[in-house]
Amino acid sequence: MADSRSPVICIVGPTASGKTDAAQLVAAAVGGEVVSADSMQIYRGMDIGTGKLPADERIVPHHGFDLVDPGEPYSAALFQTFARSAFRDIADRDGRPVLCGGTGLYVRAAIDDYAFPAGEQTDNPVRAQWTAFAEQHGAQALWDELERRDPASAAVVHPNNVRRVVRAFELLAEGRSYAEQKRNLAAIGAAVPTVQFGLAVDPAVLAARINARVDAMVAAGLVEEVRDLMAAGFREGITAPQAIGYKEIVEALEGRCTLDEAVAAIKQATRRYAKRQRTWFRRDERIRWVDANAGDARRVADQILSQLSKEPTP
RNA sequence: GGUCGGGUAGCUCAGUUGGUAGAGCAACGGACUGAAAAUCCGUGCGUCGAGGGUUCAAGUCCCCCUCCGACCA
Repeated sequence: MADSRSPVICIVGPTASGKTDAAQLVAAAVGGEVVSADSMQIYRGMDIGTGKLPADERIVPHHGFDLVDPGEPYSAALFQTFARSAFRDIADRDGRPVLCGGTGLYVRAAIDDYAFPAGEQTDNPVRAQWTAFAEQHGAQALWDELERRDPASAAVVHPNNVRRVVRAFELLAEGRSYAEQKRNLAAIGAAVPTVQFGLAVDPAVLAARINARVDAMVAAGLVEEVRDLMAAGFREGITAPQAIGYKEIVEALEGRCTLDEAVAAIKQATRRYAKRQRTWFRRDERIRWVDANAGDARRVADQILSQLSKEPTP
């Protein structure tokens, strides 16, 4: 059985690469439990569109699903706390954590030494203030203001990237500097011992798989799921309504496009998302890439397991 | 058969009074520490439907052919 010092097995990759199935097969084989690192699967009620593994298909315990309601704010820092304690709990049970996710930031927050100093995180008045400023005076004016107060940070953020300029203001309000944080980024190492695997799928193959998956989601009742969420005030949320597969269906349900157009938009947005994920994970040299083109979860899991068996166990 | 529109980047289209073409979207590449399925940055030689003509010079004018659409027969 795995002892508590065994490294966390980490499985990453773009959407539709087959992480979910492979991860639980690996977990089952090593006596482990899956921890999902996915910024949208944390929301209750968002099941079909986020590709959440249905409860009756789970063969090992899963964590990281349904942590909050769609209206509630969340953050990478909260996920870090959650993931670290999940790792600990699983190890205490003599299990082995299998972190599985496509949200790069959440994965890194979970396993790397990202420091999120204590303080207000989600319901941030500073964020609200500067976001309003940007809306009123424009992105350039916001950036100019940052340049006046923290030129070093302004220098490393593009004026159009309002989101990040605002973040620099937030840090400034806490007496920290975005520039300095960015400078130290490269030096950040692991906080949790891990073995990382990435599922590699050729873009063309992945695109076909994405298309099929989106059609399957619609067939499985995605539209009804969105309708239910809307009735429950889903649109009041900050992050949840931005989820791919949800925002497009909302457009259709509110009559701004047809369902067919919405479905096409979902496929396209998913493809673009997969590309961003590829870019994110590609540069992490710790990741060992596994060929997942065949779409055979068993085989992917076996490849991972065989590599794991070569790992020196402490 | 006739008249009028239109055939320009993968798609939708701009292209002033002729000076060898440019936007949006897509695609591709990249960034990313508290919203990250978010946010942002970078990359545009394409037989300007085919052929001929006028001109120093034609996507842009003329002729002819062809394809698509609308209307008239």
